[in-house]
Amino acid sequence: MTTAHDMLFRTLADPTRRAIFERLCRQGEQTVGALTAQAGVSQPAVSKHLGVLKEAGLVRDRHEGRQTHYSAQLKALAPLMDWTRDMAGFWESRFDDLEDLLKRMDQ
Amino acid sequence: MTTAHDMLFRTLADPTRRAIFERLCRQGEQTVGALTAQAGVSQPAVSKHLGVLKEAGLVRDRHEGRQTHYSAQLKALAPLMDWTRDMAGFWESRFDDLEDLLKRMDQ
DNA sequence: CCAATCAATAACCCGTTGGCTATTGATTGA
DNA sequence: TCAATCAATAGCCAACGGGTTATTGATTGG
Repeated sequence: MTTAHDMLFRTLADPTRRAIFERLCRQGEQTVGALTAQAGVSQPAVSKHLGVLKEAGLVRDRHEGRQTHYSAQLKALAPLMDWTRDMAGFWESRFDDLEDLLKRMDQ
Repeated sequence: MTTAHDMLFRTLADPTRRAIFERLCRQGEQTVGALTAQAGVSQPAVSKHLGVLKEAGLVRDRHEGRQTHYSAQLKALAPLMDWTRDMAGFWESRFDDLEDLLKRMDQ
């Protein structure tokens, strides 16, 4: 079973790829050329990363003449936030249980 | 430059390892043996994953006799939450469908 | 004290991944 | 029309990561 989290975590795990995504979040829509100029890797490498990001639903592409514009799709981050919140929730509920238990034991 | 996010994303990217962490969040402290029984991989594999999780600060270990107990360290998730929040924040001026996301974050 | 149990380490294998260069295809401008 | 530009694809390679079995080191129980 491959969950949505798998995709997201795996996609964002690579620093170069995550930097590209961060840049799209910070600065909005960018062409492949603009992204390549800053990425520190070759254009094909950037294109490959963009392909992975797109596959994960983290970016959209828009073709205009011979250039392609990419932009971040923030809603794809929702499962990530949900997961993090869930983990925190589980942890807190256990903590509450423990407090509960200790209170009872005090009596 | 290897940031804290790098560690976290890379560590949580593997499904087996993430499942181990999730179990520790849900059920609290567990021995290596207990984790191995559920993990679907060998004990050395589990130990290796626990080592990576520990390195990332996501778990603590406690030795008791010949067994080792591991527990989740929720604090380590903070940078992940911050990062996600930041990405959402950068986005705020642009977006289309941010509302869902903000609802989740408010909770 | 010896056998058994528990977890970590060692040594190895193999698939995946991220990088590269070269090329192709499409679009533009002169 | 033809050269130049932009991005994607192809093909290759080296490094890394997650898995395995075998072993070691500690601790416990009989």
